[in-house]
Amino acid sequence: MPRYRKADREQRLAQARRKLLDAAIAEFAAQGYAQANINHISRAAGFAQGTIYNYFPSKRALFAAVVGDIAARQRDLVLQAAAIASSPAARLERFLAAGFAFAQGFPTAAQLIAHALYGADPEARALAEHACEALFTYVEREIVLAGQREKAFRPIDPRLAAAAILAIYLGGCAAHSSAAMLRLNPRAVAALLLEGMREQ
Amino acid sequence: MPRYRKADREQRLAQARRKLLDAAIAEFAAQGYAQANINHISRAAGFAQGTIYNYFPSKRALFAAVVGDIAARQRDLVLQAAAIASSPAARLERFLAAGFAFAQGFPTAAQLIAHALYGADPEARALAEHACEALFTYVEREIVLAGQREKAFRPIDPRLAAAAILAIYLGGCAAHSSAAMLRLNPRAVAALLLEGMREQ
Amino acid sequence: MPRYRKADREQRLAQARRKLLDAAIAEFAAQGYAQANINHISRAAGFAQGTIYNYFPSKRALFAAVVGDIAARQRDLVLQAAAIASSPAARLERFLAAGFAFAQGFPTAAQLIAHALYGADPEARALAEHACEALFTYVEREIVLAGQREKAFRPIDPRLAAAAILAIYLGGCAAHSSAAMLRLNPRAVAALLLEGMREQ
Amino acid sequence: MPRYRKADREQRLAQARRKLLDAAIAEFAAQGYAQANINHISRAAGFAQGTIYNYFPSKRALFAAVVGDIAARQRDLVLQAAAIASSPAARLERFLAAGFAFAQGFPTAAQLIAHALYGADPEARALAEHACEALFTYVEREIVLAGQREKAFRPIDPRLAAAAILAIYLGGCAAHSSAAMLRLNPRAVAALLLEGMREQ
DNA sequence: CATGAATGAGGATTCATTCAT
DNA sequence: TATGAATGAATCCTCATTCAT
Repeated sequence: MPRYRKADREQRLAQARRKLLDAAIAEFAAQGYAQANINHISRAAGFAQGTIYNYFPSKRALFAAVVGDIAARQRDLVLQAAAIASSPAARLERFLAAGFAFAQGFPTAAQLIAHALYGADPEARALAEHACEALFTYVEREIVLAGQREKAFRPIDPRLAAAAILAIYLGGCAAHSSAAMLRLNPRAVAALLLEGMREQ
Repeated sequence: MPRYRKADREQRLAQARRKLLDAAIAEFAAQGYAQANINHISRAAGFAQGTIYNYFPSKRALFAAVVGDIAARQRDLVLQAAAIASSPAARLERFLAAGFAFAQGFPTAAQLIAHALYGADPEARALAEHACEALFTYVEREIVLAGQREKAFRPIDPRLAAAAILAIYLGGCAAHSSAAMLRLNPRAVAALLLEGMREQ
Repeated sequence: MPRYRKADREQRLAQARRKLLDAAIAEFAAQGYAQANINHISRAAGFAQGTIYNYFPSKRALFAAVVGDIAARQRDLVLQAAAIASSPAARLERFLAAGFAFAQGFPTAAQLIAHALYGADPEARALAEHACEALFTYVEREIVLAGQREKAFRPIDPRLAAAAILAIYLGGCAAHSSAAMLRLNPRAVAALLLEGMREQ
Repeated sequence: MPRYRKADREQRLAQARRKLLDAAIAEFAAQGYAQANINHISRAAGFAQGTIYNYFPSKRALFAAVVGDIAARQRDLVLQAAAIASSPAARLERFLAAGFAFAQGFPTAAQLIAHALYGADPEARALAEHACEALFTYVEREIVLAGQREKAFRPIDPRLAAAAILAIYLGGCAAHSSAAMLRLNPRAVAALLLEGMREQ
């Protein structure tokens, strides 16, 4: 059997897995974990009912894969976007802009992260928090502490500042993925965080 | 039947309703809407399986009542706490402090609000958002706009500022109700929002 | 509420449980544990699909209850029948006669014991063996050892003799519950065990 | 295609069939018919999932082949062992010894025969009974009737004696294949059947 | 013949809801 | 009003079997 055949097969499998993941993202975002229907997911991906079990051993495992997949995509996107900027203040703005853009571009994905982060499922929360830790660490080190090192920022508690930034980031993501909520302008939010509300 | 009997009866009913609501808060917070078990709730409140249906016509309606109840309690608590302060800046700090204290004092209630706000259930979301609107309006008018009117705050877009404050507020509430997350010091958060991170 | 109402209710529940057990005996005997269908059992007992779960928490538990029920009935019947006889030899005959009669009167029950005893399910086997232990002990003490004490029987290893008697008993039960196999005459079997095959 | 190629091929096929049968014996003995997994069997035999269907048309047919295979092996072994002895009494002892040894040497095989004989599957039972018939006939003719012809045994009903002997044989086999049950000494069992329990 | 992905019927279990008492 | 047994739709998961490669 020639080698390209094997590569073909692996590609088809990867495509099937991708289709299932995408269908699962949509279903989990729309219904939540508990209400999501595995059979619907499998059929929405273009397969028969049981086929999804050839790719994921259980609903839980599928959900974990989905959350991990999304979290990784978001993290990569956001961190890459932020890394381009040279100053901590610019990184903050780009960080927020990339996050809000992700939430607007993949509203279902953003909803899912919010579900996982604030839902009742401890495993889902752990997965989502793990994903957010990378963002938290980045904000703390490459934005807050970096700014303080350059004497551009005041010596505020960096963990607190990072937590506040992340809270706005996540709140903004949730807002952007929901039709009803206010869209936040990343530039204005960054300005607020940098300069504060108080008249000087 | 004499009138005082009727009052008695109404009081008993109100007490029963309260017990059911409290049991429901605990169950919904611990399990999420979909995994929560109505029969467990009824029994946890000290009644038999079906009794809850004498007070709430369906699981949905019970959840709505629970969310509405909690949201109202939180709103009243927070707004009362904030109203005491005389300056907008002080109100901001008290607002955050009362919210974080609520989340710490009633972690299940705070969790439930997060579930409702970020969960998959549109009805629950609507209820929670409605409750948050009151907070949003208060922040916008009595904190941001009031500060701007006094020339204490800069003329930032008040809706954006209110949204950012609320995002930090909600993020902080979620964090305070979860064991794993960072607790935010309301005074420090208020300072950050007022003064910003930038060295002046 | 008057007391007899409660007794009524308990009786109805016991009747329902009995109907479910009987339906389960029939189904398990006919299909084996793994092939038996819980929903069929519930409906065969005159209830809806899920009703059986108000009485037994799982298929396993139902099976255990069924095996325990049958084993106890068989044990009581057989031991009572044997106890009437005054001599060890007579007890042996009555023991076998009662066992074979039980197998003929309740062929499904006898089949079920055989399934449990020789099937692949370790839990079922443990239950059935536990039930057989009472029979084994009885045969060993009240038949073999009693006969040896009276100098009526030879000093054979009593455990071996009891095991052999039980093997014939169980083999006979299985044979009696199956249409295809030879029916054993308990008197003749007892004579064989007492006198042996050898010409003296 | 030259002839020796064909022989090669047939040998390979026979080997594959053998491997599949062996894996099936282990799985069926361990799990029972209904719980056994055909795909596991195929993989345990060193093949891919579907390959087993090139050798056996269905799970049923595989099970039938397995039962037939084992029953034939046991029958041949036992009958050969018994045939060496010259007297009926010696044949009885050798018959039991060979059976118990088979059960100890191939506990999975012995378990499987018990499953088949006492399980819910009529087809399996028929196969197993067919195999036992050969044993039954042998015991009846070459042990019981032969002993009676030689005037060594009493004129007991030969079918009853054979059935009793077979019951002890099968009970002993099941006991030997199960860790929990009493091991029977074939010499002592033979003595019991020949001399009886009664003091003379 | 071998492979293993795909199929989809089947079955244990849960639980919101009803209703007779 | 309170009770709790009964209901049955819904859903996760298994696995014998097929078939394109």
